[in-house]
Amino acid sequence: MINRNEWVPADNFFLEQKASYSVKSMENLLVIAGPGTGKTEMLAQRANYLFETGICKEPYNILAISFKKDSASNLGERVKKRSSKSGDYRFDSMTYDALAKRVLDQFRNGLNITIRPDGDYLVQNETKLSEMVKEASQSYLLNSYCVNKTWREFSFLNPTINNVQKKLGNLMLHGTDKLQANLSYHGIMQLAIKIIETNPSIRYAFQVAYPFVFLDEFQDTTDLQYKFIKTLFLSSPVVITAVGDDKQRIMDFAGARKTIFLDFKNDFSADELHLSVNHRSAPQIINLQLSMYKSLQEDYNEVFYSGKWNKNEGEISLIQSLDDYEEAKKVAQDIMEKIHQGIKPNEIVILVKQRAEDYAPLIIDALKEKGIKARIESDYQSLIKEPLVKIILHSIMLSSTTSYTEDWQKYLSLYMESQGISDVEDERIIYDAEKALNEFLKSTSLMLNNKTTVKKLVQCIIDFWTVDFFQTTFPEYLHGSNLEETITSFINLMELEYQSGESWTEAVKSFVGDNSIPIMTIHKSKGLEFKAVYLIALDDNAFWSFKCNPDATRRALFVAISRAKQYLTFTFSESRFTTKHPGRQTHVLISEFYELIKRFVN
DNA sequence: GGTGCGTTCCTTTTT
DNA sequence: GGAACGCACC
Repeated sequence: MINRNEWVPADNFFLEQKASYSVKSMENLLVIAGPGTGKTEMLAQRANYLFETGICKEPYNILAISFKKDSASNLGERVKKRSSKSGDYRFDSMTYDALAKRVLDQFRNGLNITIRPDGDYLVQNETKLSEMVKEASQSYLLNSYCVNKTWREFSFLNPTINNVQKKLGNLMLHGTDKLQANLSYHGIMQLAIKIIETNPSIRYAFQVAYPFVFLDEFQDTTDLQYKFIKTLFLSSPVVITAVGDDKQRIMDFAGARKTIFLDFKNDFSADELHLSVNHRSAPQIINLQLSMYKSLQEDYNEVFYSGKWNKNEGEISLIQSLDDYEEAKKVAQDIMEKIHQGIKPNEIVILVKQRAEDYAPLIIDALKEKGIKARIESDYQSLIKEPLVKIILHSIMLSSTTSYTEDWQKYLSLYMESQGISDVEDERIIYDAEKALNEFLKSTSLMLNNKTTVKKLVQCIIDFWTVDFFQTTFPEYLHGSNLEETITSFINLMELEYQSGESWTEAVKSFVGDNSIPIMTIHKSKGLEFKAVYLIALDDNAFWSFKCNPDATRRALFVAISRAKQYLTFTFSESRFTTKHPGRQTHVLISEFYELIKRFVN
């Protein structure tokens, strides 16, 4: 155990003074972490500090709550990397919904019998929820919009006001002979809140188990999530570190609570503190960000450049064109030059405000002519995250190598789990499992060398692991046609990669995106960083929301520009081809944005 | 089946 | 702001 005065950041990481203060704070804190200020690192170092100094000693834990599975596992990984004693950390990193579900599943009996759901409820099965709404309203005349709205807005917390809602509530909790109980994510969190509200001992148990809580991307917290946090931890000794940036609050439309920072400071008597070293962007890009502060109503403007940049580094440009065809050509040319300078395709991003599929085709074609791959990233990302796909990709990669890597270890322990032999110490059983797995990989390897089809290969891998294994380990594959759909869309996309690639290893690398330029919406790029950012269509059509919600739209622009490390390119085209009108629509460059960038454009 | 008018959506995650 | 859809009317 280290004395708290002698603790130094893990891996000799440099922490700015205020980051260091946040790491060691014993009070509730709101850490405003602007783009690139290293919030994940700060939280990981804080976890290290609390563990290493014994401030958070056994059996106490740290709870980190994120919105997305991605962020939750990234933070968990970073903490693991920063902790010296591997394995000896008590860091629970999970999403809001995972936490709520855990509360509900573990303490379901703490609910009054009238609102206690069946144990085997489905999680937001939308088709079946729609059937429930129809059943409850005894009408098949509702349109799908009304049906969706009804179950989405149903609340277990507010008293039911009419018979249809009463009936729907009961259907969700208990189902019928034909329909299984079925709760929305919203509903699960409401029931979790009810459990904590009505059972002080459960609330107390959480507070004791987790004396330290981290809240990630705090600016996006919804009313319900905040209520959940308050129910669990308000007026308790638990020390909460909330990290976020109001300038990057771009989820208002999805219900992010606008006053969250103020509310947290008041409710939890939290101090506010700003991280001010931007480790990501070159000075010129940071200067552009700073020039937006006034319009973002940000008073605090102390931002320091990272020492790795010279003062003049960072390039901002505007590509203007007469039509979108010319624009695509110019963008492709510019990207090709960047690639020739040695920038890798996956260090470049093409951003659009909304509807990537409307803007992508011309640019994809123009890049293709130059031999550069680009793709709408979300089509692939949802698939890459599927556990089934991960296992298939691992099977292919491990068949092509013979080294006993960390990946192989993970693959092996998953296999042992699938055989129901996860916690054995008998060396022989482990040896047998290794042998079986190696034989399987050998046979797969033979298939790969014999130029098998993707379909046959996938079938073979699934047969080995068995459908039953996938369905028991990952319950999302149990219902509907999730498993079938995942397999089909994987085969389709993977076939494209295999046809154009030279080897299976290359095809897998391409599939996970190592060789192509991602195209995505600004919202999807939140939290990511790229060496070069191309923001397509700085016009009043793409940014139509500027007229009805200028603040949120300014923040979206801010998120977009703050993804860039070194190169930032905007495009504007006077006309764009639309499917319906063979004539061309003219568009106007948003003048406020143009005024903002023109001082920085070379 | 064309047209004209009104309405809705666009930007998202979660076991 | 405009694409896409449903609906009434011819």
